Formats: sequence, structure tokens, C-alpha cells
Amino acid sequence: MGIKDRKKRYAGKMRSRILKAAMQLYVKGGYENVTMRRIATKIEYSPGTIYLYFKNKKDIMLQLCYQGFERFLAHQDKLEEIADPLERLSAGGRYYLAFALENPELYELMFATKEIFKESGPDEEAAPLRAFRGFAKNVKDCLDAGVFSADEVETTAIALWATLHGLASLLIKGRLRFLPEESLGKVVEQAYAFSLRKRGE
Amino acid sequence: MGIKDRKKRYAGKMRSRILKAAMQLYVKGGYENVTMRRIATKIEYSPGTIYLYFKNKKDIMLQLCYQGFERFLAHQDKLEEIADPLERLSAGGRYYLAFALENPELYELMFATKEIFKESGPDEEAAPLRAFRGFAKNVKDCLDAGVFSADEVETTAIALWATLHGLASLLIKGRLRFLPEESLGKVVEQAYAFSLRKRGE
DNA sequence: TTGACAAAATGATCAATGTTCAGTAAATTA
DNA sequence: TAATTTACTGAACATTGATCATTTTGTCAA
Repeated sequence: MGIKDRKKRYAGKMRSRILKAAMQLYVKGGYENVTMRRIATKIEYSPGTIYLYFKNKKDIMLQLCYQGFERFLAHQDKLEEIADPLERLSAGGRYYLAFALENPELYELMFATKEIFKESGPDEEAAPLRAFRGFAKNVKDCLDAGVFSADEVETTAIALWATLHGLASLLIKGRLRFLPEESLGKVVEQAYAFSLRKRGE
Repeated sequence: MGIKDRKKRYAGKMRSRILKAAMQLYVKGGYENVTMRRIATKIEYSPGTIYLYFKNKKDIMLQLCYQGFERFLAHQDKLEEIADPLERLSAGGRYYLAFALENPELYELMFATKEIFKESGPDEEAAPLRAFRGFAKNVKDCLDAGVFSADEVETTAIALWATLHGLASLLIKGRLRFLPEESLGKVVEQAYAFSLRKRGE
């Protein structure tokens, strides 16, 4: 079995098959679980074949990262339906955290992996920037509507993004484990609300 | 005293020699630059010897992490000299970011490595918690002095910590590279000031 | 000083990793 | 069918963290 039967069964595109296998391995057990040999076994090719379609392992991980942004941006677009600016920004924060916690490995690849965008073209680097611009636009709407005050849109957007990213990262990396499990959700929610200058609730 | 003490001293020396070599390798080139063989070469022992003093590589990295907290806490204690609560909290933030940017690898180990505290005793896990408590105390002083208002100390402390950690992480991982180099420092400073509810300047 | 025991250190060895490349099989073209 | 191009293979390479039977060094009583 394996190599000989394969050609009859599959005829699709190699790249997406490789990426699919890599993604499965990745979400299951993180970076070190993605192995060229494991990918090869999954797609029933030899390890060397993968290098005909991808430059190296990092290249594969970069593509997975883009797939992550794909998903992220798709959901972010849906926020546009919310009319109230502050509610939209608030929902954006909730979604951001939910995405991070539901896809911790992918989140790390997207927002906390150092060398991932090193050798990528300017077009592809734009994915994270697009996400930020969307977020910053929501912040601007809030400022224009006067729901909270700040000097500058970009600075404010970065402050809020940093808070969200910090919360996501601390949660994922277990640095808030000293908090009682049951109050964790509430504390995180209130912490973001604090940065949003919301009061009471 | 006796032979036992001397042996303990010797073993201690061996451990610190290994850690020193590991730290040098780590700050130079990160996790993958720390290699049992490279450590062995540096201390002029064979690779197997290291395993007489440390369980495995992760154990060594954990100890480096504690050394990081050592340094971090020592500096944090100096903040006590600042009388004004808001100024103290503000300086704490500046120091936090400076530490993170000057020791990016170490910072990652301390605040953004997932499995590092997995198999450590409760005593040793306390280091990060101690750092947080110190930070939270400064926040409490601010609330008591009424320099800014918030519902709850712990939530506020977490919100501010998350902002700092988020800024540090985004900076280190190059996710703010779209900002012009020269304005980066100012934007980050203002972003933290925003979370601190400072206005103008 | 010697001999016997214990502690410390060695380094060959293992399995697994990413990557390469000479060679083979399959597909396409002439 | 023959020649050529493309697709794929899998053994091999250099490194990695880790192990363990051997060997070296240290200790102490006789």
C-alpha cells in the first residue's frame, strides 16, 4: 500500500495536501509535532517530495500562518454588522480573545513567532497589518463618536491591541494560573473593559 | 566540615558553571543555540556529565528562567524608593519594557514559554507570582491615593500588566515593525500612558 | 603505601530531526 | 517506439537530546 495505491486515490494539488496534513499535525501538538517525515507519512509521499513544493519547514509554517489570518480576517469582517462603535470594539475584543484561546498554536504563529515574516514579500506581510487596520478603524469610530477620549487613533489602537494580545498570551502561556479558574473569564473581561474605560456593567 | 559539604560546594560550582555556559549560549542565540554538546565544550566536560547535574535541557532552561526573575525582582525592589505612587507605577512600566527589550530571550523564557513551570514545585513557581504581587502593590497604592479610579486592584493590575506584556511581546516579535522606527519609542510610551489614564504630558 | 570501594566523568551509541541529491519511475513529446 | 522531461524516491548527512557500560579519579581503612 501506500505509495503505489496513492496515485489512483488522490489527484489533487500537492501543496494544499501538504498544508492540510501540516495543519492537522500542528493544531494537535504544536510546532515540534510537525515533522517532515510525519507530513510525508500522512500524504503517503516520501519526505524528499515535500521539498519540491515548499522551500523548507519554515515556509510551510508561514503558509499555515496565512491560513490563520484568513480565518481571523473573515470573522473580523463580520463585526461590521454591529452599528454601535463601542459595542463593535468590545465584540472585537471578545472575538480576538476567543480566537486566541481556541487556536493557541495558530495564534502564536500569527502574533508571537519571531522569524516567520523574515523572508516574505511585502504583499504577504500585509495580512497582519490588514488585521490591525481593521481594528484601528473601529477605534477611530469610537473616538469620532466620542465614546471615549484619547489623543491619537493609532496610539490608542496599539494600546488596546497590546492589552488584548497581552491577555491572550498570558492566558495561553499559563501565567494567570494563579487566579481561581472560575473567576478567570470575568477577570479577563473586566481587564479589557478597564482599558476600554468602561465602568460598572 | 566535612567532605560532604565540600562535595556539595563542588556540585554547586559545577551546576553554576553549566548554567553560566548555558546562559551565555542562550542570550547569544536563543533556545536552539543552547546545546548540550556546546555547553559541554564550553565547560570542557563531556556531554554526558551535564546529566549528572541536571535532569535534562528543560531543567537547565528552567534554572535560567529563575535567574532572570532574580535579576528582574532585584531591580523591581529599587522602585520602592520612589515615593509618588503613580510615578512609581510609571517607572515600573518603563523598567518592565526596558528589561524585556534588553533581554528578549530571557523575557520569553520568563513570561512566554508554555511548559517551563510544568514540573516545578510550588516554591519555585512563586517567582513570577512575587513579581506580580510587587506590581499589584504599586497599583494598590495608586488606587488608594486616588490617582486613578478602578473597581478592583487585581483586575486593574492584570489589565496594566497585560498591556505591558503585550507591548513587550509585540515589539520583540516584530509585530509593530510597520510603525516608523523613530516614533516607536514614543508610541509605546504613550500607549502605556493611555492605559494608565494619563493625559497630555 | 596498598588495595578496595565509591564517586565522577567519559564517549560511543541511540533514535529522531531537517535537508539534500544521485538515481529511478512515470509522463510527455517526437 | 524512442527520447526527453518531470515527478518522486529513499538512502545518506549533519545535528539534536539523551543513555549507559566503561573507565578514570578520589577516598579511606588496613
